[in-house]
Amino acid sequence: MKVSKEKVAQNREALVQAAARLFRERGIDGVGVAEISKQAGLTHGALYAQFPSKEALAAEALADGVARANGWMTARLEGREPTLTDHLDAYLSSQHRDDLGGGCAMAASASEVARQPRDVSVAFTNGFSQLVGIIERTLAKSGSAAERRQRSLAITAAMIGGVAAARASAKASPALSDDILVAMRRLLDEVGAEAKPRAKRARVTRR
Amino acid sequence: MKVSKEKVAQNREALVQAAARLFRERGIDGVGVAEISKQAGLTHGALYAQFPSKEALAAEALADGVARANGWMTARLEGREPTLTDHLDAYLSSQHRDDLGGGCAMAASASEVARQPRDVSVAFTNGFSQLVGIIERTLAKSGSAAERRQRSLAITAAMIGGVAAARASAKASPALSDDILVAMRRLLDEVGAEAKPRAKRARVTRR
DNA sequence: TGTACATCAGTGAACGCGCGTTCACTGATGTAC
DNA sequence: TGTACATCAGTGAACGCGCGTTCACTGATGTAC
Repeated sequence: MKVSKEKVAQNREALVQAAARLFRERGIDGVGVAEISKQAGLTHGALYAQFPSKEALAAEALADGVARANGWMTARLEGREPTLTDHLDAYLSSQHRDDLGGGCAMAASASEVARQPRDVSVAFTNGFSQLVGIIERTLAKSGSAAERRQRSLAITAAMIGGVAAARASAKASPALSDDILVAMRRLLDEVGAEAKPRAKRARVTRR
Repeated sequence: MKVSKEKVAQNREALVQAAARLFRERGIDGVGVAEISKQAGLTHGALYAQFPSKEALAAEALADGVARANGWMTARLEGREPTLTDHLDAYLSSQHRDDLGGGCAMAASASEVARQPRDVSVAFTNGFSQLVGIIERTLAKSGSAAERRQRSLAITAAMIGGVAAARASAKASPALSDDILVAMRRLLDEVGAEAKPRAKRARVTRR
């Protein structure tokens, strides 16, 4: 039966949300359209009324998942200006590592995206650039803009790599997994502090 | 028919090699046992004479792929002692990024391994620890052993993240992808130089 | 060394299953008059 | 405002297909005598 415009929008949103979470948890190839539709309270036919293919849904789900994670990074500390350390503590936390379904879509899917079609890569790239901007805003305004961007690019990719490596080693060695998170937090903290003009780099004592 | 011991070992090796390459190129869920067997010059039944399941083959293929990549990192410069810069230039190169099938299995599969069973995670962890050791050997002997290990852990995860992020963005924005590699190479180079005792950190001019 | 035979890697047909996608149909919505 | 009807999101059966795995069988290898 036909359905109100409002309901249509709700259903589409439910499909995207369900897909985003399931793709993060089990990978794009690891979940079927039947399960996504079911979790959104619909049948698979409804999915094809909204999206031309599973791949199109994947692109939209990744875009949504990435925007949501980035929004959380910035909204979390409303009021005060977030520092790089704030972002590192949140992103490179064991909570984030252990929350595959609820966490950043880039960390959950980085190596998979390389094998997906262009539009999925576009969604990744947009989210990545956005996170680079968030990191860049926390760096002191020393050096040229190009240097700051370059540094932010590397820090962002390192954050993603830190979470991905911590997750990949978690089942085999929880201790190594924790160590990776701690080591990456400390390294990037130093790197960020370094960007500050002439400030004597403090010995980082964070656990 | 029965087959000589030598031939059995050859066939097993061919299966592992074919699986390792295909898994890197298309993901574990993206390739079937039929194609792996065919590429090894066998039928899928032969695969099950050697391995109890596709998953067991995946674990062995990852272990092999990781060991091979690490071997290449060290063997490449036989004779002289490799520096951190040598490793960074090789690992964070556009050639490595563009050679999904032939490159490092950890960069190709990092985010996928998180969803695989324990034995796959074990293979990742072994390879990761090995690469950490390779990196650690290039760092100056300043600071405590624990500090050097921590730094190597972070550098290794960052290298993997750099290649994974560069690959994920390559289809959408080749320029961004290149920038990520350059930025990560420069950042980690600085980080490595820093570890040297009291040496004034040189401005890094590598392209 | 020569012969008889047990072993077992490899073959290829077959298994049930879930995949992504299509399609005839339904019926409440939203529009035209 | 009330009525007639076109629209189209959603349903659920059906499609062909390739998946991972099993199994009866083959026949050269390697062993026991």
